[in-house]
Amino acid sequence: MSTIRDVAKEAGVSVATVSRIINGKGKVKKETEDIVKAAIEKLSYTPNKVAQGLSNQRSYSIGFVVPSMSNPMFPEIARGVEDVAQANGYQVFLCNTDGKREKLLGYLENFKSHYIDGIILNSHNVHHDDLEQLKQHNVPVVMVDRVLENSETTSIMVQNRKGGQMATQHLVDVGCQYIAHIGGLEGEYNATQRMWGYCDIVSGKPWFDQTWLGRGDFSVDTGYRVAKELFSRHPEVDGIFAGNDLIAIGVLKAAYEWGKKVPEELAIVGFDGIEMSGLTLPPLTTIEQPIYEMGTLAMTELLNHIEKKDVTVKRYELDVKLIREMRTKIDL
Amino acid sequence: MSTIRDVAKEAGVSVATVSRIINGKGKVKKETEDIVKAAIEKLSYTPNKVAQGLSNQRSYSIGFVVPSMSNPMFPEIARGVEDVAQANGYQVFLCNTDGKREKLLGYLENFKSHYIDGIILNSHNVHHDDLEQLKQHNVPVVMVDRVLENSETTSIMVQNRKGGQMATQHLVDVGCQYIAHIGGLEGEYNATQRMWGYCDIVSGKPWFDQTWLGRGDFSVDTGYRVAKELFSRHPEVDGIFAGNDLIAIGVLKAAYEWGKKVPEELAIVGFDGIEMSGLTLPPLTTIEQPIYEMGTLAMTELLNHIEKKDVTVKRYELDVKLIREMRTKIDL
DNA sequence: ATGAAAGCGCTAACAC
DNA sequence: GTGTTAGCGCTTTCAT
Repeated sequence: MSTIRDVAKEAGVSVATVSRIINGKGKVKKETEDIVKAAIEKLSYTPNKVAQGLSNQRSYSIGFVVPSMSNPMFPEIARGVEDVAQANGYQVFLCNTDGKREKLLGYLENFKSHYIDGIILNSHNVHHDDLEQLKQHNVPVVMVDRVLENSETTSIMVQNRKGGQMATQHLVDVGCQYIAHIGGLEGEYNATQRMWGYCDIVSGKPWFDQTWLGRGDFSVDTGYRVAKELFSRHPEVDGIFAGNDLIAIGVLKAAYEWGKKVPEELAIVGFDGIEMSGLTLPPLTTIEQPIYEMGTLAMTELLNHIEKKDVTVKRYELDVKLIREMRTKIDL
Repeated sequence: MSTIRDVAKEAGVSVATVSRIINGKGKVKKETEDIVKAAIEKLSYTPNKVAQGLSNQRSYSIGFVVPSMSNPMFPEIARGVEDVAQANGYQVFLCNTDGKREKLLGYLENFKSHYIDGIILNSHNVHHDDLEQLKQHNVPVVMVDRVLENSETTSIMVQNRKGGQMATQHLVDVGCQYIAHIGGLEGEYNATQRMWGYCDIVSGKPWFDQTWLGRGDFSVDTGYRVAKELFSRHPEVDGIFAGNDLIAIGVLKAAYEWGKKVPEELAIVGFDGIEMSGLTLPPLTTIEQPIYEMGTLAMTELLNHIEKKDVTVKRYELDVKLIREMRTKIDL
């Protein structure tokens, strides 16, 4: 690896001049610029990022923290983040916390000692204190698919409540009489909003009470387990709004084993629109979120903060869309 | 952020002493060590990784290059890599090439200027020249789930050919008469080995010829598309060995639409054992690879090379296992 | 317009 | 045992 000094020597100028040319800062005579560029070419020189980082107190890299990789949502968001990052000369550290707060803390610590320029967060283990600390260290943060209420942090969300309503209303529209919901964990904003959306539609119904509400984490296993409980508690159930697609897949599996025909005897609506939800038999009706775009938007916003182009705190609520109707009223 | 100098001042010693203590090198009196540790504690000091990197010409981070994130194999391998990395104080740069050589080259370039300590590669875009260059730069490389033939690089593979044989033999065992194979791309070692495994079993059969062989990339779409072609070309097909689970899922979908009952009329065997393959209806029979372990092993080997504990080039061929038989001979 | 030199935070040879 | 100091490769004031 050749260094800036080698280039300077080769071109017969000082390192300062070379540095100016690399960074396009300061004035340099066109003539010397050409000479230097030729030298750079000749030595196939690339600036050392680590040294640049030390000098600039920044790294041109950002951290993207996700709670898991087994939900395909995250790889897809990550693609969005990376595409924008790469186009702007940034590297992405993809960090998987496996849902453990200690891992999150480890990453956060690591970020500091790496001059990380910014962080995109999606972890329910984040506390207000963490964000406060990050703010103190001047590290911009954007949350994606997750918010911490009352925190001054830009967040990229979708219309979870409206999505929940749409899903549930769709079940009503296709003729379901008894509609249950299997949602995510108690404290999670997304999960709760979606549940409220469900409640908005069914709370007036005479049959409705708490026993139509199931909860668990956003996993296939939850869907499978809770659906079975539900089938034995309420054999009359004929529609389920699942809090996400993984749950919906679990429900589908449970229905199959229970001998309930989908969608004829049991209609299911998921949430997310992950690729896998279209590959089941039958393909799942679901509320599609703009997953990839959430990633690109998050990174774009983060860049705005890092480069101080726009440091206002925003809360996005992106549109969602019902896709792949399994069944229409006509089928009945 | 406090620096090593701050700690030195606080403890009334020199920076060298602090450095020694941080790195556990050289001799220090137990007494001064305690004082320094107290100072470190008090200032909540963490060594600056960037500065360490510049000084040591290394970064304690490694790159893991994957061709895609939509095959759940990779997130799972990545988990294995990360767990071992983290346990040993290394950071992992997860890099997705999206199957594009230019992206791969970009990452490789980036690695150099980041003092990356080692690289785990899985990209069919890697050429011999790339490995040669890396070797010249003294960057250890381990390939996972992929090899470059005649290259002196440690690689972690599974028994692809044997797996192919097992899959195909299983189809024979459960009574299939006409067994097709839908495999991966021409140049891919894995795909080819699995295909040969298939050929090992069927090449003697009177009905067998090239028309029972389909190819495409390792995706659901390939499985779906090629299976349909196959159904119209050979309506008598009653067993398909898919080159990987994604293809198998595509086949399943095609079979469903074509009205072929699985597994009664068409038996399917996949390859990989990704979680998704167990969630289909019916769950797919498949050749399970130790995915997570491939990750841990790759990282362990890479560490051996980085830390020069063991620099011999090895070629692992891990065992595979047939799981989730859909159907047994008895069913017939 | 260009160069000299200090400094980013840390490590390691060398001196005591 | 411990301290001094010269780098690691780059950026950036401050001169010129």
